[in-house]
Amino acid sequence: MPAASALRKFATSFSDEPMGPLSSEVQQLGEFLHVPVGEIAKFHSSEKPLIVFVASGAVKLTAQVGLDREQIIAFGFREEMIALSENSRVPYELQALTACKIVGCSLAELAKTLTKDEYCAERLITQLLSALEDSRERLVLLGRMTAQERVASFLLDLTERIAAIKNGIAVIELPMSRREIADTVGLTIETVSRQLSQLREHGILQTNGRSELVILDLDQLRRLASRSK
Amino acid sequence: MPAASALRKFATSFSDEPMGPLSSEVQQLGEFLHVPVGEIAKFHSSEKPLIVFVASGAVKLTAQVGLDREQIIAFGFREEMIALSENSRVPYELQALTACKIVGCSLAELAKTLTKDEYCAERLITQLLSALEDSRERLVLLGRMTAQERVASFLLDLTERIAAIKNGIAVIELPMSRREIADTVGLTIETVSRQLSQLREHGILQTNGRSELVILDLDQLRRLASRSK
DNA sequence: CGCTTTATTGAACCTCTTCAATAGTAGTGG
DNA sequence: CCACTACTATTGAAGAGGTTCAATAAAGCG
Repeated sequence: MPAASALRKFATSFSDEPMGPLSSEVQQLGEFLHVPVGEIAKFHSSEKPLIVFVASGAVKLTAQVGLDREQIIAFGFREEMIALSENSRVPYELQALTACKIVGCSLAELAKTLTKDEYCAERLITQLLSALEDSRERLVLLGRMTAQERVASFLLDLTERIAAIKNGIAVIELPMSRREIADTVGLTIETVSRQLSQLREHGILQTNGRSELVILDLDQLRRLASRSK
Repeated sequence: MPAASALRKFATSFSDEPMGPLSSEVQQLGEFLHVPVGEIAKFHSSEKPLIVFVASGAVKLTAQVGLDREQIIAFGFREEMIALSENSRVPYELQALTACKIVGCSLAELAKTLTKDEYCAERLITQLLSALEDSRERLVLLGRMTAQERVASFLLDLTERIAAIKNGIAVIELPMSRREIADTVGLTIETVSRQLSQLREHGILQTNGRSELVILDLDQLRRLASRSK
């Protein structure tokens, strides 16, 4: 059964195991899309996708609230999965931060194989739980953290997910604007900017241009992220 | 297969279908607990539960952050399910707001039957998605709403979930304190109190004692909940 | 190289918090 | 059943953190 083995491969990436370049098999499992920068991902299948695998590039999942305000729900970076949830009052959008390749897989597609493959079933659940966990951690951030803690936490998260380690120090190539950072941590771009400046002044990080961040003092950053008062 | 049919019954409550009094079958499926007011639910099974069904009473799921600050992640009321997520940095607690009966079911227990019962599989996923959706909607609330919008949204949510309709108007018997409301919507108890007073002054609701709320103008409340500026 | 967009910085303002005092509620024992 | 007590909620005034508005600086792009 080729489909099942493809799903298994697909499922491998549900959790922490690394996955190589996207195989043609995996591409066939769900709907494959190539999304240019700034574009909103539109899947054409009858059923909306439940899980999206980001093969390359970066995407943001946003909730449109009111006319001008948007809240970023989650980011999906290279080789990460992002869970959608379509039965909602708020309209969601999946938008490309950089040109990216993504695969969307619907609940129906997944459920079919779910009953046949216990491994896949657990992986899918693991993935949903991980999305749930992410979201709940962000509740704490948005509900109970100061601006400094928010920005520090955000940077730590990015460090773990997309930082390149050069000569022992973490370098982050930001795929998002200040506005998008602000919309993620529930602040204004001005406050985000001020917090970054402060971190720069304290020698915790360096900036090159608007998108390169060099984290100089990771320990200090961790300290700021959790309890500063 | 009695276990599978019990799970099916259990699973029925995953979504929107109503479920009668807790059958003995369902009790056997997971670990059954009777938790007194204020106590923290402690399951004794080797595997931590993934899904908890609240047969009666009300519980809160909290994340402990720092020494004094707590963030309420979710409430579980009578006949609702609440999804846990244990693989986390933050310590979570499930605490009884009122004396309650709950059933905890672990991933392993669920996964076993998952492969055998497609219906159950979809239900479980639906439940996890619903928890995810809840959490994401609260991200918007905490990230982008004013105090007034937060309190109004909170009350609307409660109205849909636990309000008793008496003579055409909604009456809410609050199972939580002002502190718990504050910890849910990311405000202080003082601000929550002030917002309630304001709603009272505007004739939108009435209060009797500290726990009874009578919603007089639901439309107005809805208006305040989404876009007030 | 100039133009547009995005980011940074400054100052005034506002919302929510903090601190403090009062009022109300519920629980206990006489 | 009422008084006493402890806790919870409400209200007020001052303060702080973050927002808003405005101006400047820096990046990126044609």
